[in-house]
Amino acid sequence: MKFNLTNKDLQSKARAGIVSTDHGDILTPIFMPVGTAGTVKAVHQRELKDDIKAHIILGNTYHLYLRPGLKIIEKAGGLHKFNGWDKPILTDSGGYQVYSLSGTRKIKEEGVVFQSHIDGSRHTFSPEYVMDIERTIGADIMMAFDECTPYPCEYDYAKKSLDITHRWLDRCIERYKTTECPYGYSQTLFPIVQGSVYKDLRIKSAEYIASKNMGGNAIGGLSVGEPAEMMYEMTELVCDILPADKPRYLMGVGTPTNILECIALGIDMFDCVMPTRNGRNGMLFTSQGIINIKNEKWKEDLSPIDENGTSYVDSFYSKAYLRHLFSSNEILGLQIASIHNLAFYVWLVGEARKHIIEGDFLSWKNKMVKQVSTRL
RNA sequence: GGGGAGGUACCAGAGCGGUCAAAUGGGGCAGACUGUAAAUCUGUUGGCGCAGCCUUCGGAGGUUCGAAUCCUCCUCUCCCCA
Repeated sequence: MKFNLTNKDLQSKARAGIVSTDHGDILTPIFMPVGTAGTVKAVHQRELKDDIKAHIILGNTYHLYLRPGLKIIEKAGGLHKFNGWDKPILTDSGGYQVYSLSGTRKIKEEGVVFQSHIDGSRHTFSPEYVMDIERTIGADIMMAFDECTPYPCEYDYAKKSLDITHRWLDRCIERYKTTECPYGYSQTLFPIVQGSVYKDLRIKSAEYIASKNMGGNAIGGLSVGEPAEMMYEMTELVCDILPADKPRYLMGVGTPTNILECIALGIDMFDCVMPTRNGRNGMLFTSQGIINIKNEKWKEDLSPIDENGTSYVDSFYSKAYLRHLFSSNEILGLQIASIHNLAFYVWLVGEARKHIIEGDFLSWKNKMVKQVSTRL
């Protein structure tokens, strides 16, 4: 994997670049749709590629390991072959599940003992094992195994957690360096900065991660319930420390506003379940603002879903029709909302990139933040 | 014509003398959702001058300190027999 930083905004810390992988290029800033179980929920690969124009999608180590399991993925020749996505894939390590499934796991120095949310069976994820799993899944970008701390989080716990995440990182790197992709292309490991909302911990972590000199770096443990201002503060602090010549990935963020603000702070890559999950729950993000398509006000509105939208569903279907689909619990509604939202997210970061290159990013961003956060 | 069952909030349906403005489900309305245990979850659903009051359980009258609940008549619906 290579990163070519092509443009720097003069009025903010925003940048544009190209991440090159063996499965193709990723133009940054980029939004990466989340495909936890090897599928971006409710969206076909063809729509993902041709309509939404996603450059890269996510998969999840924990979920794929439990189901369908490594055997079948290996037999298929990796996740790309298994799900038919021949562009780049990034796998989250399961560190987020250490946080979200906290009721069914135990953290030890060796690793994390999990209980499967599916059948209750016990499994152990060590940093080494997670690297092996991610090798088998075959993602172009593999995430280090970390602990995503909750919010709020006591300083002492955050510090302890950070230290273990760092020790796990060393073990991840060691395993990463002594193994290779079973399918013949290259895979890159991204370490993850933690430290909750504590400046000194974030600085310490960012410096540690920077010193590892990996192909790209991630910021985790944010957007877990802390105020947005706190998230921006931590993001900026960390971005200023992480090397400029490596892509920076802010994990799990966020709303369109969050993304625009964090691009301005120097983030290159984002992922979030919001466009898909909230879409399935009736929330549409548009350049003019946020729509809850289930609301009665759209009942007789036969105008297009999004007049300015780039996806074919935006002009092909009306708001009233989409509302009808949601009211009737029709599966197509989930598909349309997911396609629309993903296309909007990808369009939004693409526009950001365009304005960074053209040099008027900041004014465009400020105008856009107001628009996209409006409630329609 | 004879016999029986029943009419409860938007719908279905519990309640059968006071703790009932009325369970529960559906529907309606609104909100939440940030490296996905989510086609999920939460709230609300008679009115108002809202810690209280007013009007509601087919209609009218009655019994009672007190009625959606008991009695009388009326009315409508459904089922069985002829």
